[in-house]
Amino acid sequence: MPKDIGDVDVATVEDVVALMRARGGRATSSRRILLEVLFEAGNHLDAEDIAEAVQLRSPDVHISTIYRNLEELQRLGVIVHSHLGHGPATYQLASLAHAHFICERCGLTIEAPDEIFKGLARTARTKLGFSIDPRHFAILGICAQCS
Amino acid sequence: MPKDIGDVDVATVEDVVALMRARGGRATSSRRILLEVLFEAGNHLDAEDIAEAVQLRSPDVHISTIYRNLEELQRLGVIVHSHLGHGPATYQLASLAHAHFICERCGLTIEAPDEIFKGLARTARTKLGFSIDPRHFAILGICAQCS
DNA sequence: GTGCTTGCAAACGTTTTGCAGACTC
DNA sequence: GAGTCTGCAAAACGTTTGCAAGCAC
Repeated sequence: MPKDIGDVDVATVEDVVALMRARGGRATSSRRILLEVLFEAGNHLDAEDIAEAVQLRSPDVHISTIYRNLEELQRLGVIVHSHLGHGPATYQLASLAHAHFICERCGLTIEAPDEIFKGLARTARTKLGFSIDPRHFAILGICAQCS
Repeated sequence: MPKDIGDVDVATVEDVVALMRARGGRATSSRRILLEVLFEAGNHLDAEDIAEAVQLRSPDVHISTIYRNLEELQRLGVIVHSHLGHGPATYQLASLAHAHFICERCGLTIEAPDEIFKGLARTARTKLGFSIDPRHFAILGICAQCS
C-alpha cells in the first residue's frame, strides 16, 4: 500500500524536531514530549490518551496544545489519524499506519496486513481510476467468533 | 455484498409504518414524513438535511425527533447510516446502501459497486475469518483527476 | 387511560478557536 | 524584538438525554 500523501520517514524525536525547525517552527518541550509519547507508545492512542501520557511528564500541557501539535504533525506528514469507530480519532506515526477490520458485534479490532488490499487497490485503479488508502477509516464487519 | 445484519426489505412508507406498529410503535405524522423524505430523496442526506426537508412539510418537527426516529429505523433494519468524511453521518434506506470512495484532495465521492469488494471479502473471510461490510465507513484515496 | 412520542432545553464528547502572556530564536 | 507557541476559557459541532406535555391506540 502506498504511504499517505506527504508521509515522511523520520526515525527519532530529534529528526522531527529538526524538521519542524527547518519549517520555521520552534522546538518546545511540549512538542518533544508529545513526540516521545508517539514514538514510544503503541497504536490506537486518541488525543486524551496522549494528553494523559504527556501530562505524566509535564502536567500543565493542555489538551488544546496536544490537538494543535497533532494537527501540525499531520500537516508535516509525520503522523496520521484514523477512525476506528464512533469515538475519538486515533493517532500514530505515518510509517506505522495500517488498516483495521472492526467487528460490529463485539468491537474486536484486527490490524489488517496491507497485502490484503492489493486486489481491491488494483481493481479500484483500473475500473475507477481511484488509488485507495484503506487506512483512514476502519472497515466494519463480523468477526469469526461472532458469526 | 451481504446486507447488514437485520436489514429488512420494505418497499413503501406504509410498509414501514406497519412494521413499527407491529412492534408496538405508533404511527405518528413526523414518522410518516421522515419516511417520505427518506424514500423520495437521494442518498447522502445527513440529519440536518433530513430535518430541513421534513420541516418543509411540518415546521415544528424537532431535530431530536429526527435523530430518535432515525435511530429506531436503524434498529428495525430499515435504514443504515454511513460516514463519508469528518462531518455528520448520512442516512439511507438499507436496501440502497453501498460503499464509497472519497478523494482526499477534492472530496469527489464515488459510489462503489459491490462487485469491487468480492476479492477483498473472500480474502478477509479465508485469511481472517472476517466478513466485511464495506459500506459503513468510506474508503479514502486519490481520484483520477487529482493524481 | 396507558404508555409511546414529541418539543424543548440542556448536556454530552470531541475538537477548534480567540486571546493575552510566555517562550524560542 | 519578532514571531511562534502556550494555557485557559469559551465556542463549535454533531448527537443524546431528561422532562413534562401531547398524542395514538
